[in-house]
Amino acid sequence: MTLREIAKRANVSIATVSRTINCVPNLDPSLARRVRKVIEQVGYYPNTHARALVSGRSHILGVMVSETVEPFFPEILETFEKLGFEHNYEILLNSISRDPCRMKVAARRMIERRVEGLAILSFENEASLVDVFRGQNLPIAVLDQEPPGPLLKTVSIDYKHGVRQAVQHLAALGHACIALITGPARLKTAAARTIAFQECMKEIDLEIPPHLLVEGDHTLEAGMNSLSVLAALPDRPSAVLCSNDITAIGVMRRAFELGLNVPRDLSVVGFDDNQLAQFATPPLTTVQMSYVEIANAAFKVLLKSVEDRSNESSREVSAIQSNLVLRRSTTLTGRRISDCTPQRGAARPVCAGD
Amino acid sequence: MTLREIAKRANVSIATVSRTINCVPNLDPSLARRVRKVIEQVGYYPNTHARALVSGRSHILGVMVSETVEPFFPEILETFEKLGFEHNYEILLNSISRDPCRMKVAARRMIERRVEGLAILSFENEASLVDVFRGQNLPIAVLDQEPPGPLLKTVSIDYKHGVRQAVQHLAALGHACIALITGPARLKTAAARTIAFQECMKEIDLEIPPHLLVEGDHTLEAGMNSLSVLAALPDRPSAVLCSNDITAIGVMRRAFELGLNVPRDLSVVGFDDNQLAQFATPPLTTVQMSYVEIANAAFKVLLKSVEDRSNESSREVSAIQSNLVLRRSTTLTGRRISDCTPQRGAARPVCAGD
DNA sequence: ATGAAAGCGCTAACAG
DNA sequence: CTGTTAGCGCTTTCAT
Repeated sequence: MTLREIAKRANVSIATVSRTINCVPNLDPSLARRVRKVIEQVGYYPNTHARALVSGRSHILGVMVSETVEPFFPEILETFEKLGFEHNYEILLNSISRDPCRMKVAARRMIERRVEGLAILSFENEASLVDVFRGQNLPIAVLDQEPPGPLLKTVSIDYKHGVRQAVQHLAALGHACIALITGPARLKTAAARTIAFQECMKEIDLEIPPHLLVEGDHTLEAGMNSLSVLAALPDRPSAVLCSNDITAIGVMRRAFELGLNVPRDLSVVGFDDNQLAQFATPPLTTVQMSYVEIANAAFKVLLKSVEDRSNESSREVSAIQSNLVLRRSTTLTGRRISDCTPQRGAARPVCAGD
Repeated sequence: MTLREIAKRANVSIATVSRTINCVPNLDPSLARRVRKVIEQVGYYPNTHARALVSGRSHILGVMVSETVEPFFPEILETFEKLGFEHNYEILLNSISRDPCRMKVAARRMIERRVEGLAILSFENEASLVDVFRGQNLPIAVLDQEPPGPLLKTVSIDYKHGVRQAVQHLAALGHACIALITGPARLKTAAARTIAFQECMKEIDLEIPPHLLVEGDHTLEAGMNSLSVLAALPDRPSAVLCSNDITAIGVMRRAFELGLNVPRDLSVVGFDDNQLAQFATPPLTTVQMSYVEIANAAFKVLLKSVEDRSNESSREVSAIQSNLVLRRSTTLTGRRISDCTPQRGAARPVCAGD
């Protein structure tokens, strides 16, 4: 069933049918009605490929998601799908793989489908991926990265906002000896969290002895092992901030095994607020980073870039906040502050500027 | 950059370029090499829309996922994406919504993109959705549903296999008084689980007093509330099978609140084996249904239907097994069997045929 | 306001 | 083995 066929049956030209479908103004209403009736009757669906071919617009947006953000796949995808639906775009999805060859093919396929824009949702450095799309004149949206060109937009995340809340929350509960279990160093996001932690501790004049900063890798095992070493310390911390929720769950599990009660003997704070957090025992206090918001921002920035091709020069940056969500894995420390590390000064409830 | 342009630069006809791209045999290797070099140099990407238009094949598969299967979104999607990639198909995703109007639009858009096949991944009855695609001559794959036509393929799930393992596992641990918290009745999958439970209990001659069969709705709250009523019973069950993992987590949470130790005082078995199960405390014994396998089967059956348009008459049915995965939420009952319900006979370790 | 006609970039006869 | 050509289904001038 084609335009031509509809035109024949409605006894008009194919141009008229096309105009009817595209709701072009200045159409004889009676003709339009006739056409619409035929379309309805015969169950005609315009061919997107033909439209894309002649109009040069595919109405497709590409999304590449790295494994790093895997736990948030659903949120991200649903957001893109929903927004795409609302704005009449189709979403083409691809996972970012470590295999450069596979990546090349994936990129090639996106280009062949003539995606009009691309969101790269990853916390690693995907410069090589971005490179593949060079010369395609494609708007791209990425996470946490300086925008080097007019076609590269960034969604940046304010880790410090949530980390500050976490640190000050713990400090207010009497914790002075706060450990951090980091994520793998190659992740931009993990590095940023560590720095935010250090800065926020400094803001309230709390020290971080080097051995309280232990490197993890965002796995359950890392959380468990890290707690083992922390628990064995002479100046065992009374609170632990973890670079993600899985790590925090690992900490809680090992704490349980060690006979440590969370939160009574140890306060634990996670990061991400993934689904596990609320179902953990006890439910995990964690720094939430809304992936829905991130995906939202990425889509918006991308859409804008796609639609206003004129406005290409504006260096769009969209910022997302992180926030502490309080649950049951933190409480007042049982120990006096002085039991722990010598203080350089009293904790001030300050919120120094960034 | 188009075929024509490449042809001009390589000083050959566009047909030769097309043949090179499509790896048609019987091509002068030197010409082919020349063409490939130009393509490489200028960074040419064939236009999928033009190809689809002329070939009549879009190489796109549609997937519709209902909220019901939401926790397994990632598995399902990754599987489809991976298989699609391997077989050179693009995946177009849509969530199934309760809004019929939105659904119409979603279906329309899939048809307009000329998807070559459609997988409907839902445990509810999506007959109305299937109807929209009637007359499109589209191969469709669905879950747990009788195939009414040659274009409708089914992936069916053997719930009983895993439920039997669960029931007999509990029986072997000395539990005779086993409760079931069901899911919402409108879900085909929940109903099937309930029936499987009843049949498997009967197989080993165990009774299910009506009050031990409590209706839930697959939420945490349902699990918590259901346990409250079960715990208040004079003949409180020593084991509970839940229609999904969230419910089981709810049961464990309420058990904890009630001072009941899982598994010592109460054995709990879930269903699904979603990510929560392994991270629960204690890690949850559950009947696993691999959504990866389901998605795999759905894709395969769909692909086959798409590729062999000849073989349309075969009523393809693909069956997936469920299986018990043992973790730490079940153990020997502390109570004697006779403390509970009067037995009609000794439990036989039988595995009666279906 | 409507129609005729020229392509969009590609594949697949068909001819040579 | 290669080139020429006729469309695939649609949008969009350009006439009318």
